[in-house]
Amino acid sequence: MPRPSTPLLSPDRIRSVALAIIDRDGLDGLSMRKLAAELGVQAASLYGHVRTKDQLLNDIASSVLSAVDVSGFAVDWREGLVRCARSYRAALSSHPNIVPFLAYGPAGREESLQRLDLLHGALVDAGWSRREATMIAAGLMYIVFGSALSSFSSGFSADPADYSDRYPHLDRAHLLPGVARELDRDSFELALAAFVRGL
Amino acid sequence: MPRPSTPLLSPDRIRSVALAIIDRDGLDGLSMRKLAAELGVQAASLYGHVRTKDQLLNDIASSVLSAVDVSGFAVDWREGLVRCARSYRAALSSHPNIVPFLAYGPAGREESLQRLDLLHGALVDAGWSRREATMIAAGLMYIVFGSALSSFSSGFSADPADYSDRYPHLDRAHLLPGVARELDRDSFELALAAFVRGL
DNA sequence: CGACTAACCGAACAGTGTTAGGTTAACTCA
DNA sequence: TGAGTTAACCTAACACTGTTCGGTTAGTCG
Repeated sequence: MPRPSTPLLSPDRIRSVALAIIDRDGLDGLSMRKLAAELGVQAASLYGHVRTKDQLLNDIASSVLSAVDVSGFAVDWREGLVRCARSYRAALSSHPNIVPFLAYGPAGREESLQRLDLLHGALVDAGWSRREATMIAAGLMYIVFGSALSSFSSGFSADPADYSDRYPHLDRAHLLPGVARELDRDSFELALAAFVRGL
Repeated sequence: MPRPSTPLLSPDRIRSVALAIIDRDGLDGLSMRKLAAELGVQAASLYGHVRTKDQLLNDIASSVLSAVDVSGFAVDWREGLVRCARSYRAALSSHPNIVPFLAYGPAGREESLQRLDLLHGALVDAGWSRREATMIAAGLMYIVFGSALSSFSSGFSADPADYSDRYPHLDRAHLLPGVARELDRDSFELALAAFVRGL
């Protein structure tokens, strides 16, 4: 069909449907043709609104990460670190399937750098050296990204019953879906608390 | 050509050439046709020795991770954690291009689980509860995997000069390749030390 | 009313992982 | 030694992928 009376596509709509597909079918489950089909359109039409698939994924990633909260540094640098890490993790774990994409880097996304810059500045203001500030910020990111992708709930997708025989120390109870998610959160909190306390 | 006098292919040779390609051209740079070509063979021939590309990548990942050292727990659980984390990171950063693949999970690789089980057992023997042991092990993995993929050296691949104007706090010097790698290591050591100390 | 542009489509290109079926050398065993 | 089987490779194809080119038409502006 030719040009429709009201446009079917917009960058926002494309991004949101694409994110929904990623959430539902995983990162590999997103193809331009499938995305187009779900928008009621042919694949080629997308390229009038989106430069490339990679760019689309970058935009989606940026929008997901825009929920990160760096306001806590007004209170205290420890509070700032904790709050930033928590909101970062929350953002990632609400769309876990896009995390593998972030792993590809470059992490040089505009907004990520702005946040990093802000975090860095706050640490320097609190008395850390520039170098220390960089390392602390990096360490925080390690815990956030690490927890987002090497999580138990996504890691042990197979049947828990298979495990307990071969790995005596791994308690079967740890691998039940509900428990695993809670364990993920608690592990993150423990790592975060230990890290901040150990500084 | 038909069956050659001496076989051209073996799982070991395939894995090693595939890993070399990944190291050289990145994870996306590995295709079955390219791998076959580099082995002097057609793509279809690989499937006599390898079940699927994903399986091949899993095998490669396992072999990379087989260098992880869990012997330190004989000394002391803190020493065990540190040594395990260091060797884990060393293994990953000697083949950084395969790390994004690990991000896809499931982390349920045989040898990973064996190591995790061993680590878990050692922590329990040292007096931690099963639950705590699981969370500590998870936290350690967070730092290891986080440092392997959200690293500075791979993250800021673009021209450092672009950054310093827009992000006043991010020191340009941090982004020079040599400095970045050292900074990665130091950040990892700081995070690891802070985490273990904070437990 | 005419020109122009914006928005979509059909078809194609080069590339991907993977499979089916064919060919022939090497091995096994009488 | 000779027949039969198997192992190791091949060619060709399938169903995908991201992306581009050239068309077709509805809406908009002068």
